[in-house]
Amino acid sequence: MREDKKKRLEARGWRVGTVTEFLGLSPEEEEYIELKLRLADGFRRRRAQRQLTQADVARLIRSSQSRVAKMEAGDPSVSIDLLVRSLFAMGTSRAELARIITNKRVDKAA
Amino acid sequence: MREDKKKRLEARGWRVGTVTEFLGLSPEEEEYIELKLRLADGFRRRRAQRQLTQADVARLIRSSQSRVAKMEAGDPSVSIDLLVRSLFAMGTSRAELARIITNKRVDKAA
DNA sequence: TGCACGCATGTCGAGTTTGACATATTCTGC
DNA sequence: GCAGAATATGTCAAACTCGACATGCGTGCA
Repeated sequence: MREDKKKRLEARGWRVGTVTEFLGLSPEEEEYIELKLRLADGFRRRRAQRQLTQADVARLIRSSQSRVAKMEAGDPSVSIDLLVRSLFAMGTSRAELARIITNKRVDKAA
Repeated sequence: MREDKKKRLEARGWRVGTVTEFLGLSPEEEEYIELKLRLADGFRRRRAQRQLTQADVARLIRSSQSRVAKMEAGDPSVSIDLLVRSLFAMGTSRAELARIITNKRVDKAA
């Protein structure tokens, strides 16, 4: 239940592989963060695919641009609930969701 | 963001297929509820498999028996976050999580 | 019958997540 | 370089979720 600075740091500067080999995170915490980052990534992709701005999706999911930015950043203040609901709101199916969870994330810089 | 009576009713008496063809739910609400019920089901299964009581898992995940019961019931007061974290705490992998999301639920009474 | 055990349901104060707003930073074409 | 658009970051009151507790319900069993 502890959500704090640490995660804020990790989420920043995420590279390809697993997050935080360096900070002492329990396996389940690590899984949770990894999952969140994958959902964040999946969300951003879907938005790009549709050529929408953050403000556009914000309208679509009845949220705000700033929250969308936080979602995509995997911010600690964003729940998986919100990410999942937003993906659904953008027309993602459960099967696609499963793929997002399973498939590897892609690094920002190729 | 509206979570209320309706869902409480639907979650109760869940049959095999999709939830609520009868109540007017938007596709994304339906997907969200269906997802929650699948996670709830997956969680219950995993617990049964390990032959643990609700009180046991509650201890394991540092929660309470009542919350575990609500989790398994897909109660509106339970977030997907909590379900996912609990599954991870019970040793579920992301791949298994994806399967739980994809595979069909199983009815209580065969 | 009485009782212990496992599960379900309602409630509540404390803690977390939310949309919104203000503002800063980065990006893009000119 | 500059303006405008897109995105990022900090903050906050309102809304929601949390663990905990009390209590109800069914089942087995002595």
